[in-house]
Amino acid sequence: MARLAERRKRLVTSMMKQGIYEAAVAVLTRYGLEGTTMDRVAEQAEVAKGSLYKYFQNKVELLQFVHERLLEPLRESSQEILDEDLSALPKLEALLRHWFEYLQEHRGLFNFFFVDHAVRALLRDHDRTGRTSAVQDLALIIRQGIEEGGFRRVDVSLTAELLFGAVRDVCEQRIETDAALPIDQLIEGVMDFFQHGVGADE
Amino acid sequence: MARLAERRKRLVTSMMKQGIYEAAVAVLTRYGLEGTTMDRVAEQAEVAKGSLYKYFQNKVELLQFVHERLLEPLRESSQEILDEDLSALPKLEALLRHWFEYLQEHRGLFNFFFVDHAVRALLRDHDRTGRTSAVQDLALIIRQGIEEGGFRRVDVSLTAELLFGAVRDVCEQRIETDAALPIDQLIEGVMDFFQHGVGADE
Amino acid sequence: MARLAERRKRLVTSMMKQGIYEAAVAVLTRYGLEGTTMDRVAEQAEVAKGSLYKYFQNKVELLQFVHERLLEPLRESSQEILDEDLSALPKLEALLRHWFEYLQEHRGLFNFFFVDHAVRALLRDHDRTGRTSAVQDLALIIRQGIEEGGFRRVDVSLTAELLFGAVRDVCEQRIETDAALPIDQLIEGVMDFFQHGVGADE
Amino acid sequence: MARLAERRKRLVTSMMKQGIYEAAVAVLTRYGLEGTTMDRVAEQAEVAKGSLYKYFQNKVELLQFVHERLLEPLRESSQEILDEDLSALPKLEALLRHWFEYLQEHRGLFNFFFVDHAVRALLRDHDRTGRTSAVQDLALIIRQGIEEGGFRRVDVSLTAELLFGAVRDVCEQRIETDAALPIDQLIEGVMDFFQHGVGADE
DNA sequence: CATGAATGAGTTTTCATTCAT
DNA sequence: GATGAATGAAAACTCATTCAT
Repeated sequence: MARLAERRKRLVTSMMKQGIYEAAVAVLTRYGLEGTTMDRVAEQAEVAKGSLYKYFQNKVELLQFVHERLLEPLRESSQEILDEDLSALPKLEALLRHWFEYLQEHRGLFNFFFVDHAVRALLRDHDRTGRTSAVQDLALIIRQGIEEGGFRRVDVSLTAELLFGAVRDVCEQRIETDAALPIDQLIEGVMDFFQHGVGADE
Repeated sequence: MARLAERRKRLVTSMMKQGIYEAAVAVLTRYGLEGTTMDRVAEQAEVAKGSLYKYFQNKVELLQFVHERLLEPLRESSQEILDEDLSALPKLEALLRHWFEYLQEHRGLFNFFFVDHAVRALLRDHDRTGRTSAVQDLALIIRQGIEEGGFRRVDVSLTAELLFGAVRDVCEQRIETDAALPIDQLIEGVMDFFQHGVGADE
Repeated sequence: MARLAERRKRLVTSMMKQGIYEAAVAVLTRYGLEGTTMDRVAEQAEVAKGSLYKYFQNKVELLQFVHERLLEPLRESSQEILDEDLSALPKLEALLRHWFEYLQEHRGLFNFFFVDHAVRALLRDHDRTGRTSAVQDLALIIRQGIEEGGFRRVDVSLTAELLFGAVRDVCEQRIETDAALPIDQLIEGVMDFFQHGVGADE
Repeated sequence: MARLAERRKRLVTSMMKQGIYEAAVAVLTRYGLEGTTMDRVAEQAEVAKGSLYKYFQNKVELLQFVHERLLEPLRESSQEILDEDLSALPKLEALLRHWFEYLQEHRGLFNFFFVDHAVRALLRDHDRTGRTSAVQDLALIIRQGIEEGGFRRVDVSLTAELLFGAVRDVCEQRIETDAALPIDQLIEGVMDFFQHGVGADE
């Protein structure tokens, strides 16, 4: 019986957190980080402000949770791509395409969680931010490419970092300027650069 | 005499602005953008709060000034490098080295003005932000490289953007983690990636 | 049960508003419009400053509320007098008497809401200010008087305006100088002037 | 010699005061009472802010001076009309016409000095405000009318007060609404009301 | 346990007045 | 005497957090 109550309680907690998460995402998307107040989140979640503090100790913790849960699906689907039986190059292309599409969809939030320094400062102590996770994914592919012999023996982590920066930057660019460069073209350009660099080889 | 008074006045104004600039830099470095209040800046500058508003109409204008002044010398010296009579590759290397060194020196502020989305939003209407300026510098070099025949005929602006992102990212990385990778090695890695990409020469 | 909570909540809200209203009235009376700060109102109401903003979006809205609530009863009772089955002259006399007595009671506030230009500017968009409402009441009576044949065919709105001005002025006078002229005598004088003017007719 | 210096000094003082007066009038007209800061007055007067405090102890004193000087010419010309050899009725008409025209010209200031309670509070201790002076002028004419036999034996000061209120009100009305009623028609209406009231001649 | 009213420190900005030069 | 930079109290408004019900 206590079991049952326990289970019910946990279920409620989890549903509440989900509701608050969705509300927070909506508010963040609409008002930006500065405009995201506990009041607005509570109202959007149709929950008393005080209740937010039942589920999250404070605002930072709430944001950390949002951050985590927002990236979870991206991480999972990225993992699936990583696990696919592809050679490095097409795998990378698939990953990039996936990212661009995901960001396209969540453009409102991208800034806060990938780019925004204020958020990063806020979440500093947080384990694996989307960023490090993403860089590691890239590193994995690069390492795979080297092992397969398709890639040169570059410094893996530096290269992953560089690639991530390059990609993030064009994402940013796209979002800030509502730029029109279609995804296909973008990917082609990135892949080309990544593969051959700029040098007019031999 | 009026001349003299005039001159003295301008000198004082400029010194005050400099003092406020330095105070703002200190506060930004220490407390971040969120924590940078006019009160703190005034206190740090050892000036009355009201005086800030004598020299800057409002907070945004003050931040714009800091932004401007911070990047001015970087822009100027970058220009000098661009003007040198070098072929594209060594020119790029010189530019990167210069940037890395400058950022090393001003690490505390770099985040706010290159990375932070809130700041970029704040300064969006500002003419040439550091970013576009930097991207344009890179584009110039790439174009030069193509003309010289050393580079392939890549999409110049996309490539410049990618390169900038890559570089910015490792800077960020360096700053946030106090990473130790020495500048020489970093530059070598970046140049290598930029020139040849990752693909194994076939 | 929800009903009860709802009801209680509304009651509390209404009591808070009333409390804030009274505090605002006290502060306005004591310090004048210029001296009426949200801080003072909060302190007088023995409420946190922030709470004022729970009940009123901003200072203007608070003042509008005070204005409204102050004139509401006057408007209602004026309406009752207008609806009475009296001929124009006694009706006017009754109305004036009512006004004088009401103002006697609320002397401290009268200035801000009838006379003060700054307030009028502040409340300009407000629907029926006390002023236009009053002028319209007078116009109604004058029109009635003309229809009954007791009044000449004067320009109704101009005359209403003139009468209002005349009355307002003596009210002001009474309040500013704590003048002693008893209400009966005042009304007699006003009515006499209004009816016959100054001319030694025929 | 001391004499001469003395005289020169007084002359300068008087010219400075005049300049400040004109600047203050300009600022008041343009920005309203709220927007009239010492900074703006100083700038308009092309005088250092500190200098204002050489000629006027504080802002209130400055405003009192402006008030005084603004009404001086109106008072003087009113006096001339009062002194003319006219019977009461045409004299009153001439006076009203004069007032309307003067106000038309200085409409921007009218509010502050005739209507605005804040100003009146500010200037409360000031001797003869425009208002009392004007009421007294009207009282004089009414008294004259009674003596000439053209007016009934009304309560002089009350009637003067009523008339002033009526007139002031339509002035206000005119200014606030930029109402179009031409002066001639306005005067005719006021004179008619003043002479005969509203009652139908029996 | 949920609620949401209440809190009050903290933010940007203004401006009358002073005082060193 | 003239100047205007410097001052700092005071204003409106916000919002994370608490706690009585």
